[in-house]
Amino acid sequence: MARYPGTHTTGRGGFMPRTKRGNAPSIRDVAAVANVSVPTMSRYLKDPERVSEKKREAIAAAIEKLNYRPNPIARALALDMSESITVMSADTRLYGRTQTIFGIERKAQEIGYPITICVLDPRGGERMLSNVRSCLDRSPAGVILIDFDRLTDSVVSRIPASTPMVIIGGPRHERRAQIHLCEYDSAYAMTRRLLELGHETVHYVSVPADVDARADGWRMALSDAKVPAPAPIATTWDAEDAIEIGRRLGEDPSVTAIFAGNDEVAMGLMRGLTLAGRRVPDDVSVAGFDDHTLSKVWNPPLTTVRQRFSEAGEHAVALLKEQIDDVVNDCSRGEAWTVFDRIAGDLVERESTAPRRS
Amino acid sequence: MARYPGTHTTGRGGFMPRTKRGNAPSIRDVAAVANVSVPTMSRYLKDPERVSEKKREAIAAAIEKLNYRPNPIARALALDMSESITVMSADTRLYGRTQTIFGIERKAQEIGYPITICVLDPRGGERMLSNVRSCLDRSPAGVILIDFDRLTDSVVSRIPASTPMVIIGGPRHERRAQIHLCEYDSAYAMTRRLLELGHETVHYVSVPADVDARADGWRMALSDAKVPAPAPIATTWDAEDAIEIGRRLGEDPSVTAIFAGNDEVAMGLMRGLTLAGRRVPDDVSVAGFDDHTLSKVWNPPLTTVRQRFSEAGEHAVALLKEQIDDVVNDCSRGEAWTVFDRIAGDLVERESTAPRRS
DNA sequence: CTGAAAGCGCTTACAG
DNA sequence: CTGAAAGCGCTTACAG
Repeated sequence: MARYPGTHTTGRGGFMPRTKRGNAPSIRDVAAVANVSVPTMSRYLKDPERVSEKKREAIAAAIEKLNYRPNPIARALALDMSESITVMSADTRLYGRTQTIFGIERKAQEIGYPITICVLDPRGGERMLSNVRSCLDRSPAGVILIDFDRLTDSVVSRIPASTPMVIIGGPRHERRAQIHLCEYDSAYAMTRRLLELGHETVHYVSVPADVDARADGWRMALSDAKVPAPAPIATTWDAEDAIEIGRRLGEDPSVTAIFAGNDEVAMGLMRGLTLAGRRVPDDVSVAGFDDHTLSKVWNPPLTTVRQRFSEAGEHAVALLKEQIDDVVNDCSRGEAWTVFDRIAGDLVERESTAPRRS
Repeated sequence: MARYPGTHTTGRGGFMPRTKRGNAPSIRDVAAVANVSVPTMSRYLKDPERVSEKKREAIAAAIEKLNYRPNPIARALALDMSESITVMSADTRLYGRTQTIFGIERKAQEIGYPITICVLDPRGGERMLSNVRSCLDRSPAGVILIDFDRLTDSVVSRIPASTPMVIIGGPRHERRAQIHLCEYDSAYAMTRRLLELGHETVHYVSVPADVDARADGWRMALSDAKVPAPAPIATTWDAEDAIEIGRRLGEDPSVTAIFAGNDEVAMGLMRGLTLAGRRVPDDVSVAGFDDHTLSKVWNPPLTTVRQRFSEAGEHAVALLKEQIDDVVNDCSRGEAWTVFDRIAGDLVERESTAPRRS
């Protein structure tokens, strides 16, 4: 039933195609119809200019007639590089990642590269690396690493320097292309703003991360203002867990300003504060981070720092494409790929923060 | 610099590898070390039992020694089927889709299939189909279609019946594997529940969808209760747009119960209601749909119907895998793939709904 | 500008 | 059980 030697020359009629390509025309079929050789076809596909006008027309007609579409898999095998981008990320449900991936998808579609998702096993270690390896085995044209929780080091070192790659977020890597979200700066600014509103200090509730630039910005702003920093409170990615934290914080009348590691946590905190009988922002100000889609809809609307995730995703693809074109053209490999582009967030003050009640 | 004929037999030393595979060992290299033929290697890879014990050991040792990993691209070319799953979906940022994709990712990883995302162009038509085509050109082992806004028909008809596929959501398709989310039933139940709470009618705010099973369930529940149905109000996927709708609804003292097409819209409505000076649930009850991660954190926590998106995603992969195994084993192609599995949602009553104030 | 040849790394009848 | 051969659909030197 399946294909066997000779099958295609004798007309691959047979049964139903086993897969989508099935009996789609091959480059050889088109070459025959256009009366040119296969290599000429190949040249035409890569750059029509390399073929004489006459053949060009014949080929175009044949392609049209047979509705030919080159087989990307065969191409990938010959080139040892498939025309696709793989995105490596941990849990894709988290807001920032979803948005970033969306931006990547949009731009990738624009340049005609499909994207494949390589989920980094949250348990890390060997399991995560085996994921990475198996994605690399597919020879993607390039990889985009979303590194919002800094599991990067072990992954980055697995990716050959010759492989186009861009990292979004994470600690700085030498000789790699990277997009920096300036979280430290934003956190610093938000904290300072809260201080300006008259709050004596601001409490920080942190989201899981090995290295937390947001916490660092907060701490530094406090330190610069000569305000002692309360111990940061750690929570999970699950907003529900922040409710209890909010409630406890609400029981302490001295806390009047809380800065959360992300908007979802901020929302959980606000719920907890409400349960503790405290009003936002009258009794306590709450600020988040990210500008989640629902932040402006929250009750009250949440003050936060807007992160340009999807823009970062789009930019990552653009950067990656440059590198890919470089390797395709065999030029400047690896050398000039050191990039560190900033995509800064900005403060958006809504109604969840207010001057300290005197 | 690049590969040229003979390169691999003469030792492909040369420069840096151009891509990740670069100078990875091929099946031929391993065969040489193990002192067996390439076909024997191939047989071993597919099913070690088909090879004599002696060779089996030699091969295992050689694989280990060279750290050999088969090239999935070459395999895909030979088999005209790549070991990967492509997921087709419109805007992946929307809650249900993100969750579903997460489930797919988790299960796909378990069975060792990478997933590639094919974003369906929201503008539909030819643009969308060209996306589909180019994904199909990659010969995925199977496809999962997330059809939460019913753009399905034109896509489904493009996918050969011989291609393993499972559809999640959407209107029923003959002779296809499909997972049904029972939204009609859930919407019916929610509406009836609201009526039981004493509300004279329930208003419906609908999310964009060509065919809206949720609206149908709502309408039928009203009709069965002999309650006239108010005109449904259409909104967008953007929760912010629901604020204004909530405000307007809030100005009408006769509305005491609102059912939203999804949780995010419900949240927007609640915000609008608040702005209109109405309290939830004291003045008006609001129910959503989906059980968004933030629903239980909302102020007040949102009554909704919990949808098992990630479970649906996982089940889809399981169903797909069965089909894939069928085609790999050349059996029962296409015939027995008619499946219609239900994954029902369930009502979760939280604090945003209450008996009508007498 | 163009074609014949060889190669990419696998798989699958076929004939021992 | 196993190897030699041919094939999957492309690409790229090489030599006109």
